[in-house]
Amino acid sequence: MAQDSEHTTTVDRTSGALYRQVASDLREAITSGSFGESGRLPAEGALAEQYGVSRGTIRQALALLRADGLVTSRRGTRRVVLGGARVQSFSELLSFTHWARSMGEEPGGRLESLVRRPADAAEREQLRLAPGSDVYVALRLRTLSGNPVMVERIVYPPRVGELVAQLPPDVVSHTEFLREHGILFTDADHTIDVVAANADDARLLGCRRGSPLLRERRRTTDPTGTPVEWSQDRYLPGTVAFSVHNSLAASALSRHAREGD
Amino acid sequence: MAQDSEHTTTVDRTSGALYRQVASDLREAITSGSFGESGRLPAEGALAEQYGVSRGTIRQALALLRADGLVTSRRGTRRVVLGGARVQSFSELLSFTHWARSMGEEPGGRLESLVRRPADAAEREQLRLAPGSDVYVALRLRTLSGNPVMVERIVYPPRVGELVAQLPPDVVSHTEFLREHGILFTDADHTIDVVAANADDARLLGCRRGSPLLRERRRTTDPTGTPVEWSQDRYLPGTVAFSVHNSLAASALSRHAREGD
DNA sequence: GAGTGGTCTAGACCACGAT
DNA sequence: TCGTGGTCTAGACCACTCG
Repeated sequence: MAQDSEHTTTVDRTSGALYRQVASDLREAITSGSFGESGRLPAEGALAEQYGVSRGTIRQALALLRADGLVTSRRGTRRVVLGGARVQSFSELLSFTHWARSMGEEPGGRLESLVRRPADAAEREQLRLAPGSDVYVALRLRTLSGNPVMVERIVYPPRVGELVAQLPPDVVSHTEFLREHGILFTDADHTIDVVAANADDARLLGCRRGSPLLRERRRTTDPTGTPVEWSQDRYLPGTVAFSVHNSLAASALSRHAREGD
Repeated sequence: MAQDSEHTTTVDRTSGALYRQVASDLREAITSGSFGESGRLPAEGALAEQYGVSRGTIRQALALLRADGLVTSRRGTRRVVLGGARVQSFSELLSFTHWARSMGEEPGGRLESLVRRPADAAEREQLRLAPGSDVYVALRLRTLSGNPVMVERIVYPPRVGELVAQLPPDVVSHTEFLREHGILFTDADHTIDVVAANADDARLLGCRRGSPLLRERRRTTDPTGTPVEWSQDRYLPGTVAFSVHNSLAASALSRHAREGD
């Protein structure tokens, strides 16, 4: 946090919205342990004056920190820093490659198969395709520093699949390649449960058939709401866990009885 | 959605914030299939006029729907209804009892043990307790319509544990009981992974030792940021799954390499 | 170029928590 | 009672999408 002699705080004006810059600055101040032992933040009005912005902008910034579980907020009292802060960008969440690199691991992958075939009923529904549409189905083994970690099955609509089929073999990151070609990922729905390894899983991951895997199913859409992929990732136990923060204000996680696949 | 002859929409003024009422009304309009095939919502300005509120209030309402993954939003175009809508309240998420009832199942539980003992290092850190503090540890079997579904181990700080120890045996919902006694749950961090059943798990759930369970670890805090419980729930596979929605705008889910327990 | 959502401001009043 | 965050308003300008 940059302080000048007037006790106002300046933020880098060259990138993005003001409230994001303020949020970023506050995030740093929080994680670097400012705000002392009590962890009480200044009042919104004080922050507004300090940053030279309106209270509304400060509130937008604080809403971001709130969503990340960094601070509390309730009427009547100052905001308080929460422990257990966790930070991860959207792209790290969706892209195995980004995620691995952010941990300092070397991501790898091997495309086992990529086929074009008619979509079945479930695929048509998930990807909102018309009857008779084709899909591309990719099966990939993912590795961290050479060790098998995850098997991913991704179903693409034709528009996206055609790009994936042209994907050069040396490109590691699916996601980035697609983004560069105009396929945008903006929203994702995830479902997490446990499943038994099938023959393919066992062969690729080097585990026994029937042994448990952590499964993440994900449907990703672009800004218009059009599905761009439907994926099913199966992780070896002990390699990965998923974390969620939620609060009374905004809850994104849900628990539900398991239905059919 | 209630319409009068002036084409304005009225909402119930008797409960809660205006923007929540608008959000609730829009949520209903969306799920009941208004907005036609295209799924395009009216412009913010039009909604503001329709509801007789300012655009800011409409934006607050839409932010809620956005967080739930019900609608998209981007500059330049109307908002669009997303498929795959999922709704669950915070209390349903934290309380096994509420969750079960919302599905039409009959929740049950059996307290296996409740002990007070000195906290170990991990417990002190999770609950932010001073050295030498005690904790209460509850072990419970949870059932749906009589069938074992989940084993929960909850560690409480003394203040909360003393209440739990007084909990009448006929009270089904932990969470509600605590809320009525002034213990508020407002923020929660969840971690989801797979673990092998130990001897206790196997005995209570009726599965084999070493068989896989879906584990949810959760730390819940009150509005001041003080931890009020640290729980570890283990579900039989096939009984439950966890869902998360996230978007470029606000992401609460994270994936991380598994660390020590 | 017209329409849209994104951002920002300045001010107001209220509900709640602490003292 | 006083300070706090929660809510709401009215208006402004901008960045982006689309025909």
